[in-house]
Amino acid sequence: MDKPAMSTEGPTRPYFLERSQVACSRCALGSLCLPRKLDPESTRQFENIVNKSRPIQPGEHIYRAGDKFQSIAAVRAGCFKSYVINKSGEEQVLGFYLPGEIIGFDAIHEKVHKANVVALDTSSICGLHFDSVAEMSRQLPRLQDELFRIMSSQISELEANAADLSAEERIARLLCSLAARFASRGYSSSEFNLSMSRRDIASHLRLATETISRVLARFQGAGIIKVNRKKVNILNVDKLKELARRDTY
Amino acid sequence: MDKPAMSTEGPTRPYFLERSQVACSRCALGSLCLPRKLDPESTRQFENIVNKSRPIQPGEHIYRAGDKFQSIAAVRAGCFKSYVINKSGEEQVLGFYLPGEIIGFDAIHEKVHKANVVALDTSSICGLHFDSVAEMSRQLPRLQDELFRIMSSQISELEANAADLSAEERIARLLCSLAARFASRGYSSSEFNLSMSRRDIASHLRLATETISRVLARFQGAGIIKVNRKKVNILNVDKLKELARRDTY
DNA sequence: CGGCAAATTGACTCCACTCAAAGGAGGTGG
DNA sequence: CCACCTCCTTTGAGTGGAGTCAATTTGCCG
Repeated sequence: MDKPAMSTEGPTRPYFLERSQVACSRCALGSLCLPRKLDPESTRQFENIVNKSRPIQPGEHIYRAGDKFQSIAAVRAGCFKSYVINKSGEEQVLGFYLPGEIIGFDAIHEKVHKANVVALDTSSICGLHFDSVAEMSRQLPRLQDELFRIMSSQISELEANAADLSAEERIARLLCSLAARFASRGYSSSEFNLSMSRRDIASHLRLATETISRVLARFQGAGIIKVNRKKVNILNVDKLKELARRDTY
Repeated sequence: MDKPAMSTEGPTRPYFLERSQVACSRCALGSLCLPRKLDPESTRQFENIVNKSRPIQPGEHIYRAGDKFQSIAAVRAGCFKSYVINKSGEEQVLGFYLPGEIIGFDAIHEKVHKANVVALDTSSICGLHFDSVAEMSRQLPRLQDELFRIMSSQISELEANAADLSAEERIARLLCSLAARFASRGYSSSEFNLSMSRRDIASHLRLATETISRVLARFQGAGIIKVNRKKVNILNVDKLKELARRDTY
């Protein structure tokens, strides 16, 4: 596979600011994030349990495997990856997280983080003490629904990724997934930046770094995308979707 | 990969009996199933929303991809597999479910089942109307905890299965997983039956059927297991765990 | 400018897949 | 009760897609 990787170490500064005036109601992610279904009054209530972080630098970790689990995190800006280190010392990337997505649901059951989570860009998060969220969700059915909904979609997504796909299919899928996620966040779905390295992509998709390069080159040769380093242009979405499709019925 | 597979079709009989006297409190799965953390009074309350099924025959489906989602199912006895059909018409097995395990969490978010779920042995289930469970869990914090816990562990498990493993590692892992799950159900962890076919195992592990045969033969040759058709004996657990291990830290 | 990591490209290898065939095991009907 | 059929499993032989190894190019940052 590949050798270990970057990991800005060193003593950690606290991430969270003094209880500042978060305002989910005025957050650009309103329609994507956890409180999206809440009415204004419930949203105000919800804001009381949200901890806004300072900016987090690329390479800075917000969770380490083994850390005690207390909070889930909503990405407010930037991009994160989660990963574990396997017995050969290699990094295995589990997933990427964009603004509005929630990190940490895999840690609830053992009350311990199993994965490391690191910023890939300058980012920020909202920390949510899980017990408080759970408790509040007992009073706010729509919040509870949302929690179940998000966890369910993570399960469903992970199941879909378990499929046995070729390198081209997997890469096409990732590009489609990112395009769709950027689109729903109001960004261009046809031109975007890959915050993650080729190695990260490779590890996430269970491929070799070289294979990512080669397949992206092949896609470019076929006129499906244009790629230059981190910048990706999708020239032929239909073709890309075609390559990524796995109809199930 | 492999050609499609068995699938007892035909008109479906209803699965659930007239509201019968379920008694979670006296169920052998008490300590494994959803209500395991509830006190006696709450358990009684919980029993009111449980629908016990008639026996379900091997090959009989309890969910079909596309079905409207209303209920999750707790396996009471037997064994199930969930699967989808991909664009090549091949079956992709997503998972196996043993008694006490809960099926259907991947369907909450879209309110539609994405996977087919079929009995591999003569089995039975308890149907749980999801909205009722969710509502009740707002009154019973321990039930809500349990729901979050189970979903979280499914996420965590799926993430672990995303790792890039060799055929031997994957098969060793599955055997270890089954052994552990049988053990926690009070069965022997060193001798058990594989309810699923080699093809099912292959599909689940993203391997060819022949590879399953070959690796099992290799494990047997190495004195790690003894396998005869569906019957598996684990002779050297430590070696098997060694093969399966993926330390993460 | 120099040093280094990321990305790309090429040559070769190998693990798991495919194709093919032969044994079981279980079920059905005469 | 046996013949027959079908599906599952096993085993062998050969192939191929992605990995490995290695060298080069590119971009970035001090």
